[in-house]
Amino acid sequence: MKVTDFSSKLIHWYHHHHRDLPWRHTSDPYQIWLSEVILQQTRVAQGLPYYLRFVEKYPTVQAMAEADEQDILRTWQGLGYYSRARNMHQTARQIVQEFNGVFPNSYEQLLRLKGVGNYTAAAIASFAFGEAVPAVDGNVYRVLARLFGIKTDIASHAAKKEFFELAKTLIPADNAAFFNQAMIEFGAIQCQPVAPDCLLCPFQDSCYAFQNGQQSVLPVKAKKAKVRNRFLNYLVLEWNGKLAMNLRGGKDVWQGLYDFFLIETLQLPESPDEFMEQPTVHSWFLESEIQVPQKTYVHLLSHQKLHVQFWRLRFADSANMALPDNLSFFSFDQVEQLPKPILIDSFLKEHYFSNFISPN
DNA sequence: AACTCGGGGAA
DNA sequence: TTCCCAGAGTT
Repeated sequence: MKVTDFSSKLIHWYHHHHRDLPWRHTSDPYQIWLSEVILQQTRVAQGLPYYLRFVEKYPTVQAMAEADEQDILRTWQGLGYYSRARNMHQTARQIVQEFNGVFPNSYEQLLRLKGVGNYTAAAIASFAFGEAVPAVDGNVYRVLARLFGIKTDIASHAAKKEFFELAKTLIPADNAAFFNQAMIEFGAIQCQPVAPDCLLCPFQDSCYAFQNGQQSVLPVKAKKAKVRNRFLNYLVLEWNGKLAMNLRGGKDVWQGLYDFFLIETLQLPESPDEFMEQPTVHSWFLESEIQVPQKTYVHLLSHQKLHVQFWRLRFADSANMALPDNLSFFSFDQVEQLPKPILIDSFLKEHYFSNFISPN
């Protein structure tokens, strides 16, 4: 099939089948960037409400730049991959301060922004500025691998260049935005990972995977490593109607979010005796009213399986509480406003913020 | 090149 | 359970 036939067939398909999504009604690079960052490794259905919330709270890059990182993270709460939010905020400030609030308008310039990689730079460059650079995401990998029978492991470094170069030969210079949108949309709703809709596919005749029955084999993707088990023991310190919250830093998960005082162990602890090596913890257990864990929460991350228990320690109002670094007391109202991992948020809702539902 | 970083939906 | 989602940054 000729290249021009391919792109015109694809764009024809797009005009008939595409979804109506809010970020497709704007040419504002800020809103397009916002949508692309939210959608990184995130399904449209999951990201959509977040996009609407962000556009409403932060309608311009200036508005986002003026916001506190804590508010950005709180609005992002539940989307995961929180470095996306931190990088996004940092980039908003950079655009206001260094670029006078004007978005970079080329692929090369966009690539310099934190949190903007090859895919996102190409998406913004084509959607907002019409630049003919292919936006190659997971959908596009899949479509190209199947259509052209490419067996390179799409997780490999080599695949990135190979698929990008192939897409470059296909993208029409005068219709780049539609081409990119169409490739992504085609992968998302027609050439799906499982059970692609081949019987109604316009590329049936020329698709390598369909002709050879390889839809379930392509694209080739190396298996990911096994997840690591971790055992987290949280001490929930309650005092004077407040909770001690810990601001997470370092290189671990949930950077910039709040949890509780944490003791990580190599296995699920038999008894709290294992925590008593720390003098502070020892004294806490002596001085408080303790509610032992009722259950073990299992929380799955992409590379970790967390086994989590919560120990609730209630102290007398008159107790003299000295907290370690990064730990401070917050009222329940304040706690509700803090950005927190979903795990922590769920625990809080279950034990502290559970609303009484009236029978009426 | 391999690892790390969340949470959720679908089969 | 397993897969993977409009990927990017770090080592």
